Amino acid sequence: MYSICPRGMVHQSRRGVVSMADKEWTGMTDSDGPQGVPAADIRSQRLEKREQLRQAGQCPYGFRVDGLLSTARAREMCAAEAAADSAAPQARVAGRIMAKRDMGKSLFLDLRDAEGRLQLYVQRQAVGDEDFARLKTFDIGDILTAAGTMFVTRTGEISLRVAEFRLLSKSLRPLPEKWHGLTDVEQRYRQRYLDLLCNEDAGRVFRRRIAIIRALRQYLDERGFLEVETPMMQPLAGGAAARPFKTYYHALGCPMYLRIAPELYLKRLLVGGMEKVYEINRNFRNEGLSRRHNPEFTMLELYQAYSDCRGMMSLVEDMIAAVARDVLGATAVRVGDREIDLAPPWRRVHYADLVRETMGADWYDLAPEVQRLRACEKDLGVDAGWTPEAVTHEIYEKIIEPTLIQPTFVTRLPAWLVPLARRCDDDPSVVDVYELEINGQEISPGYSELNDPVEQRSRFGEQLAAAGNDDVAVDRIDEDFLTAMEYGMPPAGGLGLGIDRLVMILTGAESIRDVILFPQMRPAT
RNA sequence: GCCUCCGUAGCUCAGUUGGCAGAGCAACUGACUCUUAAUCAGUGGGUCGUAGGUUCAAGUCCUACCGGGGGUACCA
Repeated sequence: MYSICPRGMVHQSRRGVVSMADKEWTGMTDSDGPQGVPAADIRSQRLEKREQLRQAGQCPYGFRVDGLLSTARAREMCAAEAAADSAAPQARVAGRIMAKRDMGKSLFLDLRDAEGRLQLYVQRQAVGDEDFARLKTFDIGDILTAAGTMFVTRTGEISLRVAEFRLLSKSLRPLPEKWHGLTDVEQRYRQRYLDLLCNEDAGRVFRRRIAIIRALRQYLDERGFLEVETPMMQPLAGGAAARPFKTYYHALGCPMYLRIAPELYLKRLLVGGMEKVYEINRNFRNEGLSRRHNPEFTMLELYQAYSDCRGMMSLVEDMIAAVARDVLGATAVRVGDREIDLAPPWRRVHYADLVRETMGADWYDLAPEVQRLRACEKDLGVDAGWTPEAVTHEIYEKIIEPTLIQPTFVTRLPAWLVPLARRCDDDPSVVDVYELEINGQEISPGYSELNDPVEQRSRFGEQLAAAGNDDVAVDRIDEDFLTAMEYGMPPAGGLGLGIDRLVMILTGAESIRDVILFPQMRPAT
C-alpha cells in the first residue's frame, strides 16, 4: 500500500512541495496539523518516535546480537537452576514485544521469539530513569534484545529481570489484536507474516509440513532413492494432461512452458541408469482455484526400475504410514469430524467392483438407456449424449469417490481414462494403475510404466489428435523423450504424491491455502 | 467462467421498520514497583470495499464493478 518512494522524498526536500506520493510516504493526511504531525495516525506517531530516537542518538534499527539464548532455553535454565537451588542464571534474549503492562515504576513485557515467549520485568531503578523512560515509548511489535537475571515471579511465571536492553527494530504498524488475533482469511493469506505472528496454529501447521517433507526424504534416501532436480521450464509441457503456463525465453527466442509434471525427464534418468529416482518440487497447472487446488503445487514423483504398480502400492502405503508415525507419533488422524486410520494394509479394490458395489452386480450388463436412467435417479445430470463409460465414471466421481474416506487403492481403471498407462496383460480394456483415495480426495496415482517406445509413440499420437486445437499441454510430440525410450527404458513402477493434500490430511486442514505459505491470490487493488 | 454469501476504526465485532456511525483491544495523556486479556481516569481515530441510482434522508434499498469465503466448471 505504501510504496517506497525515495523520489517523492527528494521532491519534498528540493522543492518544498508535498505531493501525493510524499503524503503516502510520511503517512500524512490532509487533516494533518501544520507541523505534519497528525494526532490520530498510529503510523505517523511511530515515525515520530523513530525520529526522536534518532535525534537522541539511539539507532531505532539495531544489528547483530551475540550471546543470545532462545526464550525456551532461558526458561529451561531457570527451571534447572531453581531445582538445584544455585545462583540465578544470566540470560540475553531477543524477540518481538507482544504485550506491554505498565505498572508505573516497573513494566512487564511479553517477548516472543521463534520458540516461544518470555516475560520481561523491568524496574526503573534497575535500568535508570533515562532508559526506563525510553522503554516506555516502545510499542507492541518492536523487536528488542534484553539481558539480565532469570527469576520466578510471585505468581509463578519464569521471567527475566532486565538489567540492560537495546531496540533492534522499530515497528511502524500496529499488530492485530492480542486476544482474537487475525481471523480475516484473506488477510491471513495475503499477509502470512501477520498470521504466523498472531496465530500459533499457523506456525504449527507449517512446521509440521516441513517435518513431513523431511520425513519423506529420509524414508526414500534410506532406501537408495536418488533425489534429483529436473527442469521447471520446459520447451514442451508433458507428462500430464493439463493446461500449462506459457512464457517466453528471450535469449533463445522461443516459447517456454512451466512444467505440469517432471515425468518425462525422470524417465530419461531411468534410461540413463538411475534405477531409483525421485523429485519433490512444484508443478504448475493453468487451472482454477479451489479448496483443493492451487495453480502451483508440490508433488513427489518417483520411479523405481524393475518394479510395478503393486510395488508402488506397497511403497506408498508403507511410506505414508512411516511419515505419520514419524511426524504425529500415530497413524490415526482427525480431519474435520472424521477419523482416518493410515495403518497398513489399505483396502485394494478394482474400479469395476466399486461400481458394482454401488449400482448392483449387473451394472455392466445393463443397456445404456437403463444405466442413464439409474444415474438420473441418483441426481446426476447425464443425458442421451453420454457414453456408458462416461456415465459410469460420473457415478464413480460423484457418488463413489466421496465415500472413500479411509485409504483405498482403486485399481484396474478403464484404459480410456489413463491413455498413457500400461494395459493389464489379462484384460486390455483396463490399465495397470492405482489411484489412492484418502478422505474422498485423490492423493496419489501409481503406474506400471509403459516402456515400449513404439506403443508410446502411437499413444502420444492419439493424445495429440484427441486434444484438437485447444491450448492444452501437447501441441507436438516430445521426440527427444521418444529417442531416449528407443535406447531402452527398464520396466518400472512410478508414482506421484500430492504433498499439499498429504499435509492437509496430516494437519487436519480443510483448505489447501492453509498448508501453502503464500497461496495464489488475485492481485489486490 | 457461473451460482451464492460476505466487505463498518490498525485488529475483533455491533449497528433495530432507511433518521446524528458505536464497543472492546490497540494508540495518545495521566496514576500505579510482581502484572499477565493488568487496573483506574481522560482523549483522539471512519471515503461504512468502489462508482452510480432511488429517497427529504442510505452503513441499511437497487444496479454495476473490485476483493474474499463456500459451491460448481476446467483439472492423469
